[in-house]
Amino acid sequence: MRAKKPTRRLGVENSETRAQLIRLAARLIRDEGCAAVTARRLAEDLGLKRQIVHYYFGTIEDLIIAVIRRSVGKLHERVRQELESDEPLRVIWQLGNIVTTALFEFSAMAMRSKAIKVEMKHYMDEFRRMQAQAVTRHLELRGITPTISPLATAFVINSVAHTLAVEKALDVTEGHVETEALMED
Amino acid sequence: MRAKKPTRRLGVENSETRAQLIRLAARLIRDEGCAAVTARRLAEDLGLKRQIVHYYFGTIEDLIIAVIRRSVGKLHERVRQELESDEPLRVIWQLGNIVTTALFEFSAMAMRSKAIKVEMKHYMDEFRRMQAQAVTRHLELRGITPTISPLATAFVINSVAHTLAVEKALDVTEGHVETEALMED
DNA sequence: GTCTATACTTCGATAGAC
DNA sequence: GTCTATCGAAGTATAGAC
Repeated sequence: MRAKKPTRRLGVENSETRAQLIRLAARLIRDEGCAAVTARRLAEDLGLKRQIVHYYFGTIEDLIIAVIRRSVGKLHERVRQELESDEPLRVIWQLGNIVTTALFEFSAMAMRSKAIKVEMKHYMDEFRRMQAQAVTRHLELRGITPTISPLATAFVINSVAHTLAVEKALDVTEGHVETEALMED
Repeated sequence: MRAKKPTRRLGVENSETRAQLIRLAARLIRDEGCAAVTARRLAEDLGLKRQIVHYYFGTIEDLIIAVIRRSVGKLHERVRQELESDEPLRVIWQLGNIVTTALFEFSAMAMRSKAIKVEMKHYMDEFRRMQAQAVTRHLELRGITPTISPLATAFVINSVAHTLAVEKALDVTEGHVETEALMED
């Protein structure tokens, strides 16, 4: 996509305005969905003109990818720290509830953009491996020999937490009480 | 939304063109995502002008809701039949893999539209109850006394099946083999 | 039932001035 | 670094002719 004419000017990576655009875009994706992320909306919320977005990012897709890198990078660091707690299983369970909205939107965008799909795949694979590691640690802490794959355990816990959160956002609650009770094993 | 001026003409419900528009929209949502559903695209694929869409539906949102009603209605009927098989658990497991893409897109739209959210909630609640019924029947067929809530069981199976399918669409496969093996219990 | 014509909005993007 | 100016494309929607 980005290999046509290098005549175009682009802002530097460590600009403050650039960072503000990324932060604002992340917030918009979380609160209003990816459709809210337009050059106009972003720039005017910062008191600037919409062309500034193309100065820093070239295309909107480039901006989205920058948002994903930042969001996932922050999450990654946070998970890494929290998994050192005494209850790593509970940590991955609660995490599934927190970042759901943004993750859902990222996934929706990845469905239709090859570049975003590649970006997301990389992080999701790694995230799952970290979760599996947490499961292993949980069992070791309690002296239990694992009977089922830690990867599968991580998958199921994360999947259920994620689905619960998405459905709550859609006001769907049928079976939630029962499922939440079940997961407290 | 729809209570301003009743001066506008609208096509009849049993029109063939109207049915074609709904079918085409359903296919577009499944194959290319909700962003592909525009009046222009729909009409021109049928060899008509884009204004025809507004003659039959007024707004695009009305069209989407018609698509949801039709899709879910068909699914509902299918599930009702298949759950009478000898392996109802396997049926709901496989079902999660099939309708995922459309369901994902509907959910994304529901996140940003009150009317669509209401429509989806209704069907998802009912769908879950049907699944729970399948779980109950599965256990009865085998003379097992349920130790965990059928609703929760249905939720977990459906959630994992759905997540697996979404991730496959995103080329994410970490832990899938392990999870699929686990679910074959 | 479908068309033409039209209005209005918003989008992404580029070139060049200051 | 941010602006003005401008482009072309696409979107939803309405009114009225045939």
